[in-house]
Amino acid sequence: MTDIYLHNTLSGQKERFIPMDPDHVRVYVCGPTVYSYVHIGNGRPAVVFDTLTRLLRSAYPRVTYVSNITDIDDKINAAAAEGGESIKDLAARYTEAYLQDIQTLGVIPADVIPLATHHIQEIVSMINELIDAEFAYVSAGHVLFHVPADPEYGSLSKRSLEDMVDGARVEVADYKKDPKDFVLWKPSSPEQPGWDSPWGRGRPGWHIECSAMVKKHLGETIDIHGGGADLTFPHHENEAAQSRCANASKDYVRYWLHNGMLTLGSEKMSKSVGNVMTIRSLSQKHSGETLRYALLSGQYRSSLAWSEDLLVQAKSSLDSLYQSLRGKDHQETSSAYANLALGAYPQSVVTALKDDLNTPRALAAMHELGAALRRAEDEEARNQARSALLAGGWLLGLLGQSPDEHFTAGDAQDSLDAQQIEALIEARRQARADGDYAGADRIRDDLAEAGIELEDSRDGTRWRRR
RNA sequence: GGCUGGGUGGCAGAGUGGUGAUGCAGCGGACUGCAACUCCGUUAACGCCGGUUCGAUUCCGACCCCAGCCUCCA
Repeated sequence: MTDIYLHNTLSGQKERFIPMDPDHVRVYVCGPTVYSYVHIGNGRPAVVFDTLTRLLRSAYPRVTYVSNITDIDDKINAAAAEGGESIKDLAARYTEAYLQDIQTLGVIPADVIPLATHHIQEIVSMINELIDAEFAYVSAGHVLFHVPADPEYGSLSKRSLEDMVDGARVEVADYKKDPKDFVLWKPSSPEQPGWDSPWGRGRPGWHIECSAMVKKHLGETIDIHGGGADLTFPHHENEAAQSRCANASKDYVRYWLHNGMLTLGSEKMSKSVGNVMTIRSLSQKHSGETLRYALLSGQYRSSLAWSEDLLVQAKSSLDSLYQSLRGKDHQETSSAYANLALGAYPQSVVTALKDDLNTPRALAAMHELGAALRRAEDEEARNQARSALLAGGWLLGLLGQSPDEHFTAGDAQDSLDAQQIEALIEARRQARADGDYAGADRIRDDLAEAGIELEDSRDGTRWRRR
């Protein structure tokens, strides 16, 4: 028995994770709507659930991880109209960009990355089932889910139907039987994207795509469903209602997991507020690994204050791990430790992750492993400690570069290439040998000016870019 | 207003009924020609007020403050 504990939004508590089928764990995570470049807040669930998947894969023989992309949405339509681009092209372009961006963050692609527009048939048939079972009705070209028909509605987001009426910001439309009813299908005008359906040409509402794609790719009941905390209501509440009512199975999702929001300033990072930082722009200045470290530096359910200082600290912390690994003839990366059994990973890191994915504690464990490596007395102890650190790095999706790559990899903007640097180091060595310390220091200062720091040791001088 | 979650050292961020993580930064020392790297040591915290307790940052209650959701949102 693997004792992984996860906080389940449904119960509001940490629960022991017991998969429905221990031979096959099923995970679904909500991806973004692709109408522009995604921001780092969108990267958080990608990184968090990637880390969870790494843990699950080492604990269970088979894990199917599905993460969708919403490529049909009115915001996409609007963005396309504004840019004079076809909706299809725009969505395809930003889908591709999103996949690149999360790869930058060290995310292993999900097993299945379904697109809403590829599942119209499944969506239509699920809506039909809901109509047949009288949970949904047709009205003025729309199909609506009738919220009061589902006695369990509100169980996920913990709100009563009365609360929602009080909130009173639900869209009231005269074609709705109840103000809380939400759209499963809506009519499209000729210039809007649409598909033929029993209710005329139209397009799906937001929530139904996930219900349909989960069912198609994972089945009627799944183990884990993840996503941002801001999706709990209404998206996941509605999705759960649809699936519960359309499927024969009573259980839709056994464990609902929600990651907290990133904040920028004192406010949630959000496109509608306008305070976003795209992964694309951040990765101009910071490595994807630094961004990932920063994302993992907070426990996933807490909100995390994004700032330049956070990134500076993440970079320094990451450098310290890589510094531990540095050494001649040691260019192994964490990928050498991919997909091992759980017992093969350092237990301090595993224990932290098994406790509701406590990544800050896991990182603390990594630093302890790093310190142990730096202090190791002999070659055997060093090799053992190095392996432990790299293995832990795999679980967290870190240390995927060799130490030398990490410290010396440059780009076209750098004023000096490795060859020039090595030549200057040799000149400095000569100067020091000649007792010309002023000359030697001048070279070191010049290099520092160019962003190159030297580290002397008995084995010679090595260098790193700042 | 309702429903969640939270307030820990300069910063980030774990955790615990009594020995007070971890990282970044700081300080002292070792190493070094001097530095950097590294090592050793070290400063410093638990929103506020009550209660329970031999003892609370950790449990209970009130209060203050913050964030999220209640509309599109990761």
